[in-house]
Amino acid sequence: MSREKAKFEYIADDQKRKLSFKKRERGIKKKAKELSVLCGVDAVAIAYNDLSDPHSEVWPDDGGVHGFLDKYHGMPILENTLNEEELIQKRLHKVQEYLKKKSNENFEEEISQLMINYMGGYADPTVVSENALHLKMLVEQHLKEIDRVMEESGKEEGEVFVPVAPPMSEEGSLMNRGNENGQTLHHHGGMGSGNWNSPSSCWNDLEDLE
Amino acid sequence: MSREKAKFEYIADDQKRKLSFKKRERGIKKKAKELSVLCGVDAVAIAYNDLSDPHSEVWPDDGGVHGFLDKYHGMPILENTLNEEELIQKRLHKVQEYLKKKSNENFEEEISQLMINYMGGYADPTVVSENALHLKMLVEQHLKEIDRVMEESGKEEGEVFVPVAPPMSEEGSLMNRGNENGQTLHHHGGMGSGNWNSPSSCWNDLEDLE
DNA sequence: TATGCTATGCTTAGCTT
DNA sequence: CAAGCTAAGCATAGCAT
Repeated sequence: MSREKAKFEYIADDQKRKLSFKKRERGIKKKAKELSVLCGVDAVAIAYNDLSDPHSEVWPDDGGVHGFLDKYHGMPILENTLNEEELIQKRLHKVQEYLKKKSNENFEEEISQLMINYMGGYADPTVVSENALHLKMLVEQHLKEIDRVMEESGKEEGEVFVPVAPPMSEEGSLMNRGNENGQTLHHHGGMGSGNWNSPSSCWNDLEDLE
Repeated sequence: MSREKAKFEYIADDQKRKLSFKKRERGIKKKAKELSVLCGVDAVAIAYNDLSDPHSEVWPDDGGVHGFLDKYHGMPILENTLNEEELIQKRLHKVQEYLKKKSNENFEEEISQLMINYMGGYADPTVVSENALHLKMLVEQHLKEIDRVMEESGKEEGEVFVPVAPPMSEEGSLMNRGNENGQTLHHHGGMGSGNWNSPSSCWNDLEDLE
């Protein structure tokens, strides 16, 4: 939208489309949150992308689908279990953030300093520096391993999920189902395949929008 | 948004709120449509308002909720949700196991070896050992910090929610459920009946947005 | 690839008609 | 009330890092 007006059509370029989705995802998320808060409505927005990325459901607030199901579907999902799940997700998310941050931070310096303190006088600066670098790598591998373990366990077999059934009742609703442009979204068979098991990537990232 | 910055809070004035809803409805509708077209995704947005108006579901395109329900409805929600939770727990458990294991393992030796390799000849064994010990502690603190972060975030207050169970298939999704402001949305009874089968009422009003 | 920046165009609150 | 207008504030495509 900056330089030109950009046509209203499918973005063929994979990278651009992905980026656009990401930005717009954030945007619509914010819009949905605003709508619900400002107008006092219950809202849900769901989008299934055909991109390689797993999925990216987002909802402005923590409410999520639970209340939705509860209210409109009459499905008493185990509240506690779900609450627990959310907390876990939040926790996971924080850890991932921490790992990411740490692996790019002052770890090397931290170690260098420690080494200098302990190697004291007779340590060759070059050696200390090299050492610090290697130790940093070691630690990073360590952190990556943690990340890998998380990822891996998350990928294990594939669950499927249920999008929620839209409610009824007298309220209003906003919906959209794209794809009328003939793009063939590959909804593999009936589903089932989805990697909706590791939503960690998109959940709990609303703070910044509020 | 014109004169002032408008607070991000429930609009008490009925008329204003209604007008705002209307405008924003159109806006989010457009956003949803753009998202689906530009990024080639299947999307749904639903909002139930507590306003007097019946309802006002809208979706940019004709697909509407129908296909959505068709595709994703009827799924074993509970089961999947729980599976989801299980997977997350499993992941967390693995990470914790890893952390625990690592902090009691051969980390010290690993580091000692690395140091010996790099400090080579002129390194005083005692110094190397001490250094290794301290570095080990540094790393352990690091790991503990991760653990602490996990614990802490787990305790964080609380919303309660259920994230929903995301659908299936390889697409992404956007969701939002407002109403955390304590507004009481009157969802009459359970629903069940949902008129999601006849979306005709709200479809076909996108021309202007396209 | 992710992040941050910026210019441009889009959205929308408050008014007016 | 609905429709249209305007300007302040936002969202975001294209770049740069």
